[in-house]
Amino acid sequence: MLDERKLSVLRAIVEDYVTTREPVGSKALAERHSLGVSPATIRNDMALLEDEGYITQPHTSAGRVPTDTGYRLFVDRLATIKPLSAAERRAIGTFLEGAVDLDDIVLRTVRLLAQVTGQVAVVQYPSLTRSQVRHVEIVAMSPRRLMVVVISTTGRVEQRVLDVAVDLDDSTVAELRNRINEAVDGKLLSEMPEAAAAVAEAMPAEVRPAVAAILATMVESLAGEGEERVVLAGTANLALFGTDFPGSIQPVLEALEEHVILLRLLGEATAPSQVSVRIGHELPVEGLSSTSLVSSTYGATGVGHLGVIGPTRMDYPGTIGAVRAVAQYVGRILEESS
Amino acid sequence: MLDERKLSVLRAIVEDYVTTREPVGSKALAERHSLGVSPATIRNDMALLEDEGYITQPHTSAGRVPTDTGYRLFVDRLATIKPLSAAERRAIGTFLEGAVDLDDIVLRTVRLLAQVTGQVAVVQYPSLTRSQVRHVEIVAMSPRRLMVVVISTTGRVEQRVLDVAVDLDDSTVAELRNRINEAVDGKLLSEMPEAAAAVAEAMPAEVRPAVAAILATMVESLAGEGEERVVLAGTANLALFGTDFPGSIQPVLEALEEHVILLRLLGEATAPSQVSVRIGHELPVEGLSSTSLVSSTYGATGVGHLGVIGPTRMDYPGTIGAVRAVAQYVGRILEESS
DNA sequence: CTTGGCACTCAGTGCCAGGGAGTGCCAGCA
DNA sequence: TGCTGGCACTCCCTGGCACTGAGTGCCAAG
Repeated sequence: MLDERKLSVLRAIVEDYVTTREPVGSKALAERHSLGVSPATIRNDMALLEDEGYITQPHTSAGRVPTDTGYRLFVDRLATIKPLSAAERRAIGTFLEGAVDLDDIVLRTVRLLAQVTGQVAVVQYPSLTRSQVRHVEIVAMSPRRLMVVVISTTGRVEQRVLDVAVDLDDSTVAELRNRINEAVDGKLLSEMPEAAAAVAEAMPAEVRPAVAAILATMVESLAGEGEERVVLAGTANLALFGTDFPGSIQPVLEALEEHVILLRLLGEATAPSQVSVRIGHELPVEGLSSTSLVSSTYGATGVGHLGVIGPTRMDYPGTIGAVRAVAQYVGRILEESS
Repeated sequence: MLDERKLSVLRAIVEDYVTTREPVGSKALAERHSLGVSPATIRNDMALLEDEGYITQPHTSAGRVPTDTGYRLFVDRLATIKPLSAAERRAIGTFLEGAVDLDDIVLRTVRLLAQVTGQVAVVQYPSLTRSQVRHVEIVAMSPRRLMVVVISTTGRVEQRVLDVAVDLDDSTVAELRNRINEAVDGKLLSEMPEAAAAVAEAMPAEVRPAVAAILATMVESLAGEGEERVVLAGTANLALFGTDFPGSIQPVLEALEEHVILLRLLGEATAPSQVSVRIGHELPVEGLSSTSLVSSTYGATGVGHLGVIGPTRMDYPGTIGAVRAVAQYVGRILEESS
């Protein structure tokens, strides 16, 4: 149905439209690309591509513009991902090396990504549920009030204060701390429930219910969804693409403020450790229907997600390359610092 | 120099311009406001107001528009702050009551403020340096690695892990913890340096240098500037005012991403527990030269700042009223929950 | 000091014609 | 069957032009 040449035409249309920002016509296409055929032939191909829904024309006497499905085909079958230049890679490396703690790593990453791609960057903090536990600290602040602090290998530190129904003396707390650390050290946080249950079993009967309650609260509050965080950068870049959005960038900005939604979108990305691209209406969010999301997991265990949001008319090969490279570097940095 | 009527004319110009978004002329002014004089007289007054720099005309045959100094005069001498309606106050109250923890309070506050004013809201987390210390916890994670956790009365919890040069046994740590808590309980974090010094004095000589070092690091890292945080909401509202900004909202968005700058601006506000207004070029930030910042401290000890950023052509009376009201409510909520 | 009158300026609008880019269709050719 | 050149057609965009209306500054009179 679509022979080689028609695909080349589609590729050429996408590439030209991305760079010129203007509907591209048959003549210009024949000139700029060496397709070996005349404009008239290209016109025929374009008519067919339009029938198939890959391109469309804004008005009768204008050139063609790719549709969402056109971009999809381009990304899936036509694009060859641009690897970053050596200089770019070096710049990324040195920029990220300088980070002093986790907050700094995330901040630097998101700014870097925004700057490299010239679009809006989104970085999720390393997810606790996929992190390994490095250390658990339990402190009795008063007889019935405990503070639990969990430190992950990615450097995140989370604490909770919780009240318990029975008095726990210092030695019990100390024992609990030791047992918990022994049980969970190096485990994923998502494996903590079982480990916690085993710990509760081993404790003296009279405190067992209390201990179980503590552990339950702890696991639940630490592994809960509420703990996921994202950071944005480069929203100002949206204003530069103002003309790419029908009407206004207002709905886009609104959607970006809903971090919960962003987290969901990032989480929906398909294959781990591979760059996922979601184009226009493929994103199940009203305000983002004229944007695309290029995202990836990072870290060995897919501990977090990062990505870039921009107009559907974006430089997919370049963006994919950048996202992939940054994700790799961040993963490496996180491992080194753990 | 400026008699009563000229001031009334200025007030009328500001009010009309804010609502209509269009340069206002002498005739329209005479019709819409009962100034008791003819358009010709108003024209004379306007010419004078223009000489004095309070208003300006975009082009020869257009109406007048207030300048930054015009708004300044309006805010200082002409505006009567709109108190919020009873219904609005109730809505604010109930919306904020539902918050479960500090993060939630801040998030709700910033969204509320953005929604009520229809502009960009900025809320600073309660500053640690102005918070009182509720509890300090020191935990030996390993012989030479301590974790210090400080909990403030505003509900903020901050922790640091630090390495020390000498081994500290458990009893020393316990003693240190007790002494520190005794010394700093209820004090402002900014008063901690002296308290810490006293504690160090009282410790056994052999650990004194180590203890002093610990305390210094602790105070410094907790009270450092890096710990201040701000949260934004309503950036999408900027797009609605797109026409108010010369060229693009891009520089504004850029400035808003620099949280350090926002913190500085909030901190520069003059009188505590009073609403501060900074108009256009009064803000020492390039990108914000066509915006105004209406801000206030909140909490009894002025523990944090919050504010609203919008185009210089904003409804100052309404915005000031909203900021004041929200600041009061947040202060109250924080006290209740402490 | 205020007022009405008057001439002047100038942004904004509607209209129209011309240019240009692009398309679809068709007939001819390999 | 598929490619090509030619041709008529569509429609956006631009620039010129006249017109309108809001608004101003100035002046002479009350």
